[in-house]
Amino acid sequence: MPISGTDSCVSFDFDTTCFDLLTTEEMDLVNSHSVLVNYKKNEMVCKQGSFASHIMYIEKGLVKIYLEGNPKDLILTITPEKSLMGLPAIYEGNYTFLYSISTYTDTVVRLIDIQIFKQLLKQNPLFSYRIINILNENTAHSYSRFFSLTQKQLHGRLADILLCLSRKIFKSEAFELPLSRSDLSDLTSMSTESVIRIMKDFKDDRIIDISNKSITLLDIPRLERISAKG
Amino acid sequence: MPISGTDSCVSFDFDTTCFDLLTTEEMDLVNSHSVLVNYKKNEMVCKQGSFASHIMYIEKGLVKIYLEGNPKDLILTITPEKSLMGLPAIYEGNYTFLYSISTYTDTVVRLIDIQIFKQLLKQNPLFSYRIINILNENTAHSYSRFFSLTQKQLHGRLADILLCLSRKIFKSEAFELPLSRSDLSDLTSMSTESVIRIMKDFKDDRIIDISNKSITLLDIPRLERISAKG
DNA sequence: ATTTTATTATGATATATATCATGTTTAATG
DNA sequence: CATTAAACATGATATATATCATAATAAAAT
Repeated sequence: MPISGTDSCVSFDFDTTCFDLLTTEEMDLVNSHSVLVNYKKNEMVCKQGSFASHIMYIEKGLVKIYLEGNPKDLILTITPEKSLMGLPAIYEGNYTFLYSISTYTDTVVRLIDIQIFKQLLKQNPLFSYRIINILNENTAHSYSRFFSLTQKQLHGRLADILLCLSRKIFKSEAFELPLSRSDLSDLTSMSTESVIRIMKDFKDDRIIDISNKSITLLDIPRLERISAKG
Repeated sequence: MPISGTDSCVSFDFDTTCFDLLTTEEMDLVNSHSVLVNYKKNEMVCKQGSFASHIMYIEKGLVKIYLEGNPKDLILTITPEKSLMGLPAIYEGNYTFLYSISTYTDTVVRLIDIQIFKQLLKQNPLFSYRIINILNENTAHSYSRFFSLTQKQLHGRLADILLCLSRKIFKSEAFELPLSRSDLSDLTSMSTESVIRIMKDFKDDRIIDISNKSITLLDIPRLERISAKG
């Protein structure tokens, strides 16, 4: 799949520090127009199609951002802390969330009034410019996943996801996976049974090791080849 | 496929008038740092992975924006005139085009120096805000296509594309299609043969009429049902 | 602890869709 | 205008992947 330098990944590198570009007064404005909310594991943070009154910033935790479908959802990204979510709701003429978000672990989210956020964008061009950067990073990520899910077959898609979880979310070759096989299937657009079967294939081939919820990537170059081959 | 209010569409409504937000001096700056280039039919306007020295604005014509794959490309959008392209290249740390663009008809493109464009973003927050709107509209569009291609099967995907071409690009139930069946296959992520077969199915069922390159949508409600059913 | 429920697992079967082969029509080219 | 190439068309076959059925675990709840 020779698409120059794109390996599909569920999350991104970009250090979402945009608030450092605000003045003290602007930061005060954010603080006075935002609330911190604690979500438990498996709670919904926002619902696709509902009114978007706020932008969300994950202070702590892990969530999935997904499109609701019947019978299956499509997970767009797994998002760790220090990330902004709900930015696409900033669109004049559409005040609703494009996607749903729910938590994998206990999560702390800062909800920022969308009107204040818009005001900051309109008055602080450097802040605005940073947000454009973040949006573009998300777009790049989204396109590469789009490509992965539509052009690669099962093994390639699962390899992509495993590599990404390891690199971007858990930053280690071994990690405890809070996602179920069903989540992995929503992430790779395949059936849950296929996820299970391919995980077993990878295990039998000594590419990964699985015991319960622990996953270890044993042969990353091989996973990369599977990803590249499709 | 009950995804609230999303029918996948290849192009967008948003009237890409962002230049009206520039001052006379800023507009002069754009004019003095941009060039008009004429492209013939089937010419490449930009190449995925190459250095992005400019933002593109289609003054006239019709193009496809696509990710290159082997053996098949993935067309992200069909884009008509008065549209900005190449915005995702505005990302610090990545100065390359995310996608390739090529023309379907003779096309006039304004190439705007990306440094100037960035400068305008950094100095004119309303301009910047408008660009954020455009990016978000693109994202919404991209997600709904993402959903269509990963969750629906062939008939639903093709119905989506036909409805969109009619509504957004040609703004008529009857139109001359400059895209080949192979383009439709890159747009729907299916084989060319499948496109041909399903077009025939639709024709046999009196849902559409085809003669050579002319397409007429005869039964739009039925197409919508096919789209919704997946 | 014991029942209930969700998750993981695995084999058998069905099916959507791609691939291959081959022919026909349309468009491009010398 | 003839020739070549490209696009369209259609049937036969292959295959990737989903679906269904049925267990075995593991987790949650009473």
